[in-house]
Amino acid sequence: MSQQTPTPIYQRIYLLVRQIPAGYVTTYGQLGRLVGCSARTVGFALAALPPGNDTPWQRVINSKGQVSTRTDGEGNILQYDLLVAEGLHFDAGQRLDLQRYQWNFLRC
DNA sequence: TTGTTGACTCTGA
DNA sequence: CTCAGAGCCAACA
Repeated sequence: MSQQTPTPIYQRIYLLVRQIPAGYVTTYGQLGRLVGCSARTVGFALAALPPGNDTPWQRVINSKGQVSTRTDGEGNILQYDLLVAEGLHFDAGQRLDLQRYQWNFLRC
């Protein structure tokens, strides 16, 4: 029988991102390990997210606690604004405190 | 089928 | 602390 993907890796990532509550964030590497893939795959998955979806992609940042620069352009500025609107606090250099805002999926 | 690209992460200096 | 290079996996042509 043909090999069919049990669950599209992208779909897996989207489901995890949706489990992130407002006011918290996560990193690409964290999601990548949870889905069993590398961080790049996560970033690529979010990049492939269609507009108008209900996935809080803005809550996904890099391990540096900073918003990643997107090839689209001002996307990073929008993400910064959305996070601030959710009550997150950025320090100098537009960096977030991952030790304080990083969401733990195991915590549930 | 292979090769290139991409919103990353890690290690070393 | 910052900067640079290498590794990584999945999707697209």
